[in-house]
Amino acid sequence: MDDLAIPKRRGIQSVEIGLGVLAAVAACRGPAALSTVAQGASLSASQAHRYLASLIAAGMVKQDARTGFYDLDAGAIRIGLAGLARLDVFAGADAALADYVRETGRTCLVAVWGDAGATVVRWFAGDPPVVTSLAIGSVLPLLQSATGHVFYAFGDRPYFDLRAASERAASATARKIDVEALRERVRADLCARVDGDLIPGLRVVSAPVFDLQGRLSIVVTSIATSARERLGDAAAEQALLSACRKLTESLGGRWPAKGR
Amino acid sequence: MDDLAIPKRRGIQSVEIGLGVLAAVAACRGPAALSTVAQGASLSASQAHRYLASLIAAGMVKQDARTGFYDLDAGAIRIGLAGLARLDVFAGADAALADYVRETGRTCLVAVWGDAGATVVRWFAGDPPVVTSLAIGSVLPLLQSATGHVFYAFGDRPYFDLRAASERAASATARKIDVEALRERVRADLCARVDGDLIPGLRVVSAPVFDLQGRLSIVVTSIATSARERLGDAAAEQALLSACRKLTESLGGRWPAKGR
DNA sequence: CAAATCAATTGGCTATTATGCAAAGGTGGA
DNA sequence: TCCACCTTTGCATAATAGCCAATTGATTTG
Repeated sequence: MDDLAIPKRRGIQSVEIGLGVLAAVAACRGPAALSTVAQGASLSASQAHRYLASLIAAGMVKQDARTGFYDLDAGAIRIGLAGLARLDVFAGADAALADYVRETGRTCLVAVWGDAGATVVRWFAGDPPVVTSLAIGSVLPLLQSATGHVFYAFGDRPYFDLRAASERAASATARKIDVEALRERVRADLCARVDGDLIPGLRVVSAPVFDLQGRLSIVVTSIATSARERLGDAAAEQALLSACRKLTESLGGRWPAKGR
Repeated sequence: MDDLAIPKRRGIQSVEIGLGVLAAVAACRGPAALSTVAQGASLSASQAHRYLASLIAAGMVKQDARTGFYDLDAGAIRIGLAGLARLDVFAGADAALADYVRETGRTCLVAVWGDAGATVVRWFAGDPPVVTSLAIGSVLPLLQSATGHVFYAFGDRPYFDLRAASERAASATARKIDVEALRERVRADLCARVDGDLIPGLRVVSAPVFDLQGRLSIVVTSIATSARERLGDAAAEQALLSACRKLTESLGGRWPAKGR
């Protein structure tokens, strides 16, 4: 064990290495072999194995009995959700969206941006419950979902252009999209609409919530089924924008002027 | 440092302690003082301080410069979102139910709620294969199948009451069912049983799997033929409940207390 | 069918590191 | 200003993580 740098507060280095291993597991797309994790954490296989044994014991990582591959376990999710719940946005969003659903009868969901993409972290079931394959933890595409469009339009330009490029490389449908026009339109409307593109028969509107630094914080998406809802699409969209605006303002953020 | 002489896989104990500290931080409502965290992790203040220093260095925890209080940082959320994005009920269900079938020899199936009703989406053939008209894509009735009963008992009340009403309108048999008692019984038992109601000669048990918002996610149903199985009905029911509980927990959800 | 190859896991010795105590450094209250 | 409490830091010592090599296990090749 060597120490090269001293300018640090004294800690427990095993913990830092262990969290490095955890991060290496998280950085893999899915279940990963020991050697992959070891390489990702810059450790020998035997070392990584010891660390993984403890991560498993702590419930942060699990190992598939059949393949021997390692992957994140529920403990990691618990910690992450606990962290999310402390963001001010969520305290406000839970209340505001419960109201929105009660008034409009529409199902809505909250997504945040994670390494994997736009990740659904909350789901508020509307009156006629929406039937979809979407659930908490689902990752939505950047260019083929209203939620993704909002992230793209209001997110950090260079980063999201990169992500968009890789999605375009993988999908012929995504290649047909004029991302520049998309960006302009969403920024002008302060919301994104998608009609049955991702999931046939569902009409969807997404709107942004900004934090007090003016950066995109969460994206709220409202889903309409083909059945009649209490409010028409236009009214529901206005209600959604109004809810997101109030949320933004309650966080100390400024709501952008419409039509820019 | 003491070892309790438990034959455990050798790991890095500092990592386990460190994750205990992280869990202690997560367990606090919000920002917490060193002494609070130390107590939560059963450590001395100086020990906890060392561990927290490393958690901070790893970006999992942050310390408010003014108050000195500790709280979860973005790294925790990052890892959690990575875990969330990998949540896949079906992947987990496939593994858990393959085990269940191997142990009990019983055929089982997985159903989700679709527009048409409870829809079979997975089928695991048991040792004496069950001969029935059921197949993937089959839709099960709400009031005349164990699977349907679980959806009714744990699903969204107003919506399923509507569906139940229309089924009662169409079926004389369904009209005879006391849905209120049904709901209570299923919720108390955490499972539903049906003996030969839908398909004569088949004994069936269904149990719910919940997602991390506590909502019904999928329903797993185990089918016993009249032939002897390796396990008796009671044991198989316990095994099914246990499998569903594990599945629920692997999704980050909490299993309801029995007998409510 | 046997041998070989590769990855995952485990055992043992040594130097490094975590531990526990106690004292120093800060902060807020009386 | 002094006191009290909580947090942070030094230091000696014993426990622990690191490294290397051996074992196990699974999969492929001759």
